[in-house]
Amino acid sequence: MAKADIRNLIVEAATKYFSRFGFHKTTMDEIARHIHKAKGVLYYYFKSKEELFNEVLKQELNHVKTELSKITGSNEDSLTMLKKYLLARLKLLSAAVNYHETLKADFFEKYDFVKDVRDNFTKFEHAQLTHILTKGKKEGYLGIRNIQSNVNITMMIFNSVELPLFLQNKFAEFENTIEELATMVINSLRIHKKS
Amino acid sequence: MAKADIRNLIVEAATKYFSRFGFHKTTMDEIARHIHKAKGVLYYYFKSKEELFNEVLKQELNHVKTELSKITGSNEDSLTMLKKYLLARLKLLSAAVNYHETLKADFFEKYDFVKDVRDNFTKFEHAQLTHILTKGKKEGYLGIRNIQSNVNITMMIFNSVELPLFLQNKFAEFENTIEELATMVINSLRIHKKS
DNA sequence: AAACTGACCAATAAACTTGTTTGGTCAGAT
DNA sequence: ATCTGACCAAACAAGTTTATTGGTCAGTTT
Repeated sequence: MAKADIRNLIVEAATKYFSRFGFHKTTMDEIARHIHKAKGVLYYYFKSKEELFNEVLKQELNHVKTELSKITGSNEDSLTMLKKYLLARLKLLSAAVNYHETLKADFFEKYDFVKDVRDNFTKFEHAQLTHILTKGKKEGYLGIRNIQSNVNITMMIFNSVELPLFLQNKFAEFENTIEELATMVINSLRIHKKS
Repeated sequence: MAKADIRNLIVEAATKYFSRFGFHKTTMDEIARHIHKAKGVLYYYFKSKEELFNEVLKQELNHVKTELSKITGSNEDSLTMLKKYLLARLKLLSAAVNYHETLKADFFEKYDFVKDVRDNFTKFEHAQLTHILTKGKKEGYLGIRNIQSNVNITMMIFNSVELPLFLQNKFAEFENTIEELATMVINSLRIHKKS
């Protein structure tokens, strides 16, 4: 079996356990047992438990990035694209349970070691939104003066909404409102009449 | 000394301690000592520690309500009123430390006993925003189809933003963005051109 | 040499024990 | 009617012991 295969097997098993039990309640031994290997082998492929979790988180977010890139890479008009992006984003992230754990942990503990992966995702999103808004300005749908400013505020809103949505489990409560939220964000960026 | 006076004295002292140390780290005995009475007398005026905290929280939110009512009761135009309301709301709530504690507690513990006071505030806000948006529609500034729906989404956004703002202490980080957030909310409600 | 094992250790966490604090009560004082 | 302070059960904090787990490594297998 090739080296990369074993590595993938480990990440696959780790994903299962981290997703179900979280970082702290998952032990390296049970991940190893799941692939019928001794614990030590995990340390042959990964420097530490944290590095392994990092890899799991990275793949989880890579999946989100891939899906979102399909939307921003399509040839929809900017308004449709923005709406699809925002709705897809929430749906994809609501399934990213390890990402949630780091979000939640941010509140009381420190998961410093995942900072890089999360920063990477933030940068990715910033680029995607910048692309959509620039496109919208060019197409004349969006009345934007300062693109960066609008990107930041949009990201702030969506990051804020994540907390009650994913951590307080208010997803069900807010589900009907999500679509309206997306509409509202779009409206706020559209060209509007002078008062 | 009249009965109400002693009660007020208790609430006043309780506010001091709860604000400084929070619910759990404040003892009934220190509140009593602060007003030179025996602990037992607190239970003559209040059924329990929880009820006393409830009273403190209620007064704290009453202050917020009073200030916000001044804004909604003024004769500003709806756009100005909405912006002032949103900015004042954040400023007032950022000073309401006992309210924060219950917000934060919602995350890991249960402060069920403050549910009524918080529900009351939610209802109040709902009424205020309904008033402003109705006014805006009448004045022709706001292009609103379904007022209730827009009220809900506005409240969702502001409730969501409270968490990172007050609990993760990102107030400083976001301070410059708050004004833009308010502007964005207003823009999203304004009449916009058809695409 | 590369991949893997499993006994081993230090460190953390869980379980238990003990001592202290505190919310709440109440019989009686003012 | 208002207030006191001793009292108690329950919750909490501190300290101690036991169990678990992340990580290492000398040695084995492929």
